[in-house]
Amino acid sequence: MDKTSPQDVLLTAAECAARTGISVRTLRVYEANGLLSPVRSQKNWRLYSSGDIARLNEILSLKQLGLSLSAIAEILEGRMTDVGHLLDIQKTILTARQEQAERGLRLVAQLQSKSLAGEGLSMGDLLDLAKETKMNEAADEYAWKRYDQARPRTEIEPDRDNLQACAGEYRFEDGIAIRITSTGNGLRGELLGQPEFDLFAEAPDRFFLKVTPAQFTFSRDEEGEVEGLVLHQGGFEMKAEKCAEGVFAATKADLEDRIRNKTPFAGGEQKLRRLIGEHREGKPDYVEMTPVLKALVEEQLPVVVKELERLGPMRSIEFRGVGVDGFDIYIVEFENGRMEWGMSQCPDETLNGLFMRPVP
DNA sequence: CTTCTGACA
DNA sequence: TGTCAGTA
Repeated sequence: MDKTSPQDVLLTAAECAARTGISVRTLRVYEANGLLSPVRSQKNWRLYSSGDIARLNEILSLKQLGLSLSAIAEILEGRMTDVGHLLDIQKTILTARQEQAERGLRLVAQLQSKSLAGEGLSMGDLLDLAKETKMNEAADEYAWKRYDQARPRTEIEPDRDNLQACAGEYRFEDGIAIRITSTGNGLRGELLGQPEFDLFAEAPDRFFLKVTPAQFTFSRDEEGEVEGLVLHQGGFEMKAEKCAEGVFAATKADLEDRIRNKTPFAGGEQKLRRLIGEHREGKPDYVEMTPVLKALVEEQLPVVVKELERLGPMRSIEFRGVGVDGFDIYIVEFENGRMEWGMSQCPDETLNGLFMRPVP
C-alpha cells in the first residue's frame, strides 16, 4: 500500500511542525528513531504526506501514555509481542509518578506554610524536595530497563564474521573478567565461577541468554573494532572493556588457588562482622557494594532483619573456605541458631556478592 | 530565506 | 528538545 496518493499535498518540515504543534527538531528526532520516514525532495528536503501526518498523530497519542520512543517504534512496527506486559509496566511507572507528585505537593505545602509562618526555608528543605524528584526519575529508568531486559527476544541468524569479532576477553569496571568465545553459530560466555552460558543473536551486535533475562551488547570504536560490551541484567547495565588475552585464565587460576588454599579476602571477617551488625540495625552500608548487590540486599533486607532478630546476639564467626563461585563462606553462630554467610568482592574490594541462609 | 547534518547542552 | 555553526 502506497502511503502517498497522487493528489496528496506534501508539507515541508516547517509546515508539518506548525500544523502539528511540534518543532522541526522533534520531527527529525522521531525520524532518527525510525518512527517516521518522510520522502525527500530533489534538494533533500523532508516532505510529509498525509500518511506521515496520520502516523505522527499516532505517535503523539502513544506519547501521551508516557511511552518511550523506542517502545512506540516497536508498537508501530508491530514488533511489540507483549503489549499487556508493557501496559503493566507503564501503569506502575505512572502510579509511581503520581505518588511522587503527591508527595511533592505535600512537601511544597509544608514549605509554604513554613515560610508563611515566617520561619524561613533552609537549604536542606529544598534539597529534600529536589532529591525526591531525582530518585523517581531513576526509578522510572530502572523499571524501563527491567522491562526491556525481560521482554521476549527474537533470535536471528548471526553473522559469522561478527561472532569472531565479538570473541575475546573483557573486564568490567569492578575488575571482574569475562570470556566470550565463538561456537561457530553463536557465542558462549564464561564468567568466573559460574557455568558457561550460550548467547543467541537478536541483532548484529546484540545477544541474549535463554536461561535468564539478560543480554550483551558489543560496542565498536571508530574503526569498527569491537572494544567493549555491556551486560544488561536485572535492570542494570554493566560495561566491560576488552582486555588482553589471558586475563581470564589468570583470575581463574587465582580463584582456584584461593579455593585450594582456603584463602579468605583480606579483612573479610571484619567486613562481615560489620555487615551483620548493620543488617541487624536494618541499615547496611551500601557505599562499598556494587549497584547490583545493593539492589539485592535492599530487596532481601526485611527478611534478613527478621531472621537476625530471631537468632539473637552473635556468638562467633568462623571462616570455612572459598566456594566454587569465589564466595568466602563463614559459619556464624548466634544465641538461638546458626547461619551460613557468603561474601564475595571484586578486585577493587567493593562487595559484589552476599548471601546468607540458616543452617541446622 | 530555508533546510540539512552534526555537535553540544 | 533547543540551539548553533557551516553548508547547499
